[in-house]
Amino acid sequence: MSANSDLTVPQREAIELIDGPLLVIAGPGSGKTRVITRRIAHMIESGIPAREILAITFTNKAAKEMATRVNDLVPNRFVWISTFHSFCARILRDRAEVVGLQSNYTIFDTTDQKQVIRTVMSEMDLDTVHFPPGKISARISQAKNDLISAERFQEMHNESVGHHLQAIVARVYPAYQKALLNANAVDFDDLLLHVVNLLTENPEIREQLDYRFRYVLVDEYQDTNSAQYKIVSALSQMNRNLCVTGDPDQSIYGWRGARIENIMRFEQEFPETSVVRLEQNFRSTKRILQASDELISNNIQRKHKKLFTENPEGDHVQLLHFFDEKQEADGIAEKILKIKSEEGYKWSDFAITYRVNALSRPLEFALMRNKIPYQVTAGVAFYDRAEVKDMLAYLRVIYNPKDIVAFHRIVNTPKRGIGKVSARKLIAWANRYNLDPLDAALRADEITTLSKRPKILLQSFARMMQEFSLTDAGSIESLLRMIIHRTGYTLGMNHSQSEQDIQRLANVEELLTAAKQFDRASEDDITLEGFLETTALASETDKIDDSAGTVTLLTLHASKGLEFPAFFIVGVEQNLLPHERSLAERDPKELEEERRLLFVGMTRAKEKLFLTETVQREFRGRPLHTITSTFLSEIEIEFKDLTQEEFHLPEPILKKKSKNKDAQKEKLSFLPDTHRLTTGADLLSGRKTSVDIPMGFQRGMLVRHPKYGRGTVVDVGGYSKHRTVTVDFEVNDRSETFIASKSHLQPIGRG
DNA sequence: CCTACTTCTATTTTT
DNA sequence: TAGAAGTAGG
Repeated sequence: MSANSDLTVPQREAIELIDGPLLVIAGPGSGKTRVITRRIAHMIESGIPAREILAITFTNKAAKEMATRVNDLVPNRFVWISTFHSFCARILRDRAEVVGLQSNYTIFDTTDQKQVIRTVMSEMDLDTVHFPPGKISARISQAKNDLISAERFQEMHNESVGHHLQAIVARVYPAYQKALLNANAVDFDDLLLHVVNLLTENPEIREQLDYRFRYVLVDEYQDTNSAQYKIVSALSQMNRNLCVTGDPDQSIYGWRGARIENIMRFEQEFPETSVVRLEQNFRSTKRILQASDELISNNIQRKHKKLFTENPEGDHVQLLHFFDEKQEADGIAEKILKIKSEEGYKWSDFAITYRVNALSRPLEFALMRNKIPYQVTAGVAFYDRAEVKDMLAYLRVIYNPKDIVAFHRIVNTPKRGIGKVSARKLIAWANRYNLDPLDAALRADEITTLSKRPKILLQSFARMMQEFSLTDAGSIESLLRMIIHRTGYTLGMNHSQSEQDIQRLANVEELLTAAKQFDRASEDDITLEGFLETTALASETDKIDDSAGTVTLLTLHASKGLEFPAFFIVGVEQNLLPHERSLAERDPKELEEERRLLFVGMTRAKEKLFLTETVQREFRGRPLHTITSTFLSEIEIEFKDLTQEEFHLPEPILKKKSKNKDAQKEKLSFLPDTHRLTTGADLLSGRKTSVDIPMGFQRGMLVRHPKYGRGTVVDVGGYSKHRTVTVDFEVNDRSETFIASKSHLQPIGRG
């Protein structure tokens, strides 16, 4: 391959220094991903066997992108590129017994976790009202991130008796761990923690893996927590070919246990390390970069870095000053329209970001009113939706019969007359004789505490479950279909008119599609393990779709790693950015993280960057007077007072005061003509294309349905992907409600 | 078992 | 304000 002549000197260094530890401090927009992928390619070309290389990222998206790009450079070599969590999941499968698990363990998500904690707490007679399971599980997770075991935690808090939160946590934590082990399950944190224990307590295993992965790369190293640090370091003892890339100035997950010190201390941990700084920015204009640099210079805890760019000067960074959030939203919408028409920008060139999700609402309404297509990254994650979780719970029980959370979920879903009391009696009995729930259910007639009817019901449930097997079904999809059919799961929903049921049915459909795609992708190696692992570790942020042709709305956190030609940061105000919680803590470190968050945001912008603030903003229902953000005094920014500006709304939609539902719905019908949506199936397959959904339905519109023929739209409800359309058909006065995105309705004119 | 009412709380969320 | 989660009552 030709020399890396298209690269800068430091970039070349970062690619070519393969042996020994290497720290790459990569500023925003410095071509980091490019460097990492080229580096891997270069390693392979220099004769390093691909299987000795391990590359770790934080998100599925990043892993997938890296894998694709490496494959483009050096096709068909197997380099292990994955997230921390799926790497650990894999390692753990092979050595589960070492930590007391079986290899068919299941991964509990946060909902499952809370469920376990709730049960554990009620067994211990602890008050779940005053001590919400969510809070407890957050504390436990925090402890785990810091490598504090249940026993350690107990020792640390054995003085704080009584009913302090810590004392409660100290009691719940060990019981929770025991329950997990009992269910042959792990939570997200355990995935890492078990591997840490595996490596620190078993020198031979550590050596074996250290030897196997002679070259280790870790991306976004500033976001590693203590557990991840331990894992990485354990794999780099004998073979100290560890390359970490990251930027301390972009560490914004401290609240989740990320330890910025990991990257700050890297040079001390590996004294022989080389350090490369990628300081040239290829993304932003000079003015954007300069303002960002000014801001971040106010942080004390950081590694010095001199950002520069050869890009043009560009426009001034602007601070748009509005009266309130409503005017702000309209002003932004108008700005987008103006830039688009005057300077030829595309919808997808724009992003609007904010500190908290709650700020997205007025923005969404303004975009709707102005018929600007947009995508928002919020809402219930696909794999969190009840129907999807139900279906997956069946698979989980089949795969791991000890999965008690999944068992509880399905034992009476759909309703089959097995109430809470019967289930609890069953589990108590099963525990006494050390049986799996289903085996116990099979022998229900031996359970003396149960009366006749529950005995029969439990037995027939257990027998039904025995019928389900992947081998017989042949594929995940047909196994799921079998379950749906045999349990009658969708019976109630099939002919229902209610929006909710239609949505639920659509969710089931979507899961089937996801399963089908998994089956296809796995060819002859379809396993429940694979499917369950993918679904457990899939995340909703993977779905940000840059090819959607829409404006993107997202939190500042979610914007990390992305870039947009025109970028808005909304609500740069004291108590919002910096967030009030960071100020209340009085910890300068917290403030610095907020500053880094703004820095991350600002450096997403390629050409145009706008920050906004208001005079007053509605907060929890009350309009609140705004205070200028301390960060604004730290940067040079052009101030635009728009408080007197009137933004003409395209249509006077809300003339009548809208307390009634109809008016609300009317408001929602001003949606972009088409809206693109990423489905659960896309999410799973990592497919980038998304489905085109006709969204422009309005009351009175004439439509055609392939099955029911011509009809008139009589109602529309919901919005975005939940949008529904009710149609009165001409034949036999039939009326049906559809999910806009799922229906095959075609507009054929105005009524 | 479902629903309607009350009460409480309120970031960010790579997995 | 709005959403969740818990409680009472049918």
